[in-house]
Amino acid sequence: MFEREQQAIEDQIREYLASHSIPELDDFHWNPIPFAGGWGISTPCFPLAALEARAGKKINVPQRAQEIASGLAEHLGIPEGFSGVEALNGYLNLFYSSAEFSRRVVDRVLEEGADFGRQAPFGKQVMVEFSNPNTHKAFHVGHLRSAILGESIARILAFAGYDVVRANYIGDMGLHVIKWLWNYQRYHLGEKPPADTTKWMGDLYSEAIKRLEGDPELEAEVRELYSRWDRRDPEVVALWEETRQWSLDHFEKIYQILDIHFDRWYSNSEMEQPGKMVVEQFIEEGIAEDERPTGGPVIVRIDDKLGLEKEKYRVLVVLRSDGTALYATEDLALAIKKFSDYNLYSSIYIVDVRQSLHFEQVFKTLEIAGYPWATRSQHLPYEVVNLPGNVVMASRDGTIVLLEGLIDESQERALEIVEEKNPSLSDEQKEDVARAVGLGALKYPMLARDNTKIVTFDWESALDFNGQAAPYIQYAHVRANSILRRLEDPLPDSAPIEHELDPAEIQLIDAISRFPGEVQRAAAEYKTLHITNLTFDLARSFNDFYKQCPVLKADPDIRAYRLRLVAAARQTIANALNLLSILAPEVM
RNA sequence: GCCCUCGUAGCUCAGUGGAUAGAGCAUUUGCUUGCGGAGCAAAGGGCCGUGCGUUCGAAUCGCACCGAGGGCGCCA
Repeated sequence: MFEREQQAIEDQIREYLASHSIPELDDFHWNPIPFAGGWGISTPCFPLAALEARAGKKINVPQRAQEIASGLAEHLGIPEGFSGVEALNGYLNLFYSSAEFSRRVVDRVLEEGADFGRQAPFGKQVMVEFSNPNTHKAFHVGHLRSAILGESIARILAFAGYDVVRANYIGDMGLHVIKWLWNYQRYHLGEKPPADTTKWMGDLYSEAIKRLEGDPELEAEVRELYSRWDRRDPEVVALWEETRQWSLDHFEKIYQILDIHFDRWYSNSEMEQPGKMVVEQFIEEGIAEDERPTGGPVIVRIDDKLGLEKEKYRVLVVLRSDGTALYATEDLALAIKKFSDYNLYSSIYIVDVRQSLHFEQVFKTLEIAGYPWATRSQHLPYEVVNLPGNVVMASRDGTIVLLEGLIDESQERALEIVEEKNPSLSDEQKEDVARAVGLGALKYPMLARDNTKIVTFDWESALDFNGQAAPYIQYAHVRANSILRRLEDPLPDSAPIEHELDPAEIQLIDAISRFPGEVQRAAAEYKTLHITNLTFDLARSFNDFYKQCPVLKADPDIRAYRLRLVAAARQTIANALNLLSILAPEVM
């Protein structure tokens, strides 16, 4: 947040280096001062000394680094906005003038409000494809990760200034759907979905799998059904449309509960025909090889096309030998469609890590075919959600935790706790709090670990609202709110800070000041983790401050400043939680 | 066989090549006078998988090995 000061210091350092003919460095690699109570920035002088050593001077690097640091400290004096400078262990440390810096941070937060941390739009459109549920299957906890991760990344990118298009690609056709339809038509025809649609649809799917296991005659029926679909047999299409809608209605309900939104819906059924046309075109252009005359599928030998000796991208099957479409067929068409529908700077696919090779193959094939934007399509892989004992959640095996049941359970549990902690709330308030807390507790663990880490779901920790979890952060927000609620007058105006800041105050301001930078970083790396980490830091700093520093009963000047600080903290926590699509309740 | 991840405290995980590797949970122990104790504070607990290298400096980068998981021609 203090780029201007940093820039001024860098200019002065360069000036000093030049006048002492010390070789110059491109990047000063500023870090926060790692000592408790030391609020400021620090840069190591080792790289400068190492450069000299490499140029042939016979020197001891750490010793020379300390010399340079001392020289710099002397040259800089105490720059504008800083309270002190020191050369220590080869580092140059610059301490912020706390009173001035903290006032600036608080003023800026209160001025910008809900926009604190937001970057101005810069005209780059990016599509984020996420969730991608399959119809005719259950919606379980595993699906929550893509949904919530995608929602949060979309919010972060938008906040960081991108023009975001949120896309959902529905898996509404494929072998799994045909198998489901076959089972329904043969054994359940006429049945309507019960109240818990998703469980019933999932059950019918695993039932289909069980019936088909090792029975070639039944498999033949499924293939027959698939070719009827391929001919668009009206009876099959009608059945598909009706049953598909059952799933879609249910998805809509879940997205509404989770506060997840989409701008554009695609489905793989609508990509079948365009996909087949793309494949035809690739065959004509010699990119794909048609092995159907000899009973094989249509393939793209990617490694061969690239002239690679070692196998890397291998072979992509783009059309089945019977001419029906695969996911790859449809993904080729979809990638093309996205860039023709929109003027995209990039196209991001938030899909689990098991499909990494698939996406590399699809994008590489499009690159070979000469689409200039192919390198701007990007797969963002995330690891799966497993059950304890590393048990994979699979619809076909029925080893799943249904999302709806989990949501109900977490809200019931949250409600019990609200009843206990805050019985004076109205029933309606309690319900609202339970919803905010229950959902937050479910979402947080999906966002707070790195994308490459497997999430292990277990009921106990999902319903544990203590410690490093959303309710802790929500509680900090509630406490801030409870102070400000008691304030009858408007918030005091900004004024110079006369009192010596408490370490707890400085820590809190530091956390607030880091928010805009962390938004940038999260957007650049597609990592919600940076936001959850900072948000937790904020909440912890606030709770510590709350304990250490009285606000309402403090001396008037201090009170005025602290009130503003509390308001700034509340605002930043709310902004951060919003990026995580976690609600910031007023009471709880 | 080839490719991709991961390996940090008892457990779950953070950790931009930089100073003394940090949280939460669990364990033990303190905090009633202050705005909400869903909180705060303290203690114990670490060959950062192993080895070699690069570097002034490695949990972080490179190579090899060990261990776990995932992927690899008509599933999605």
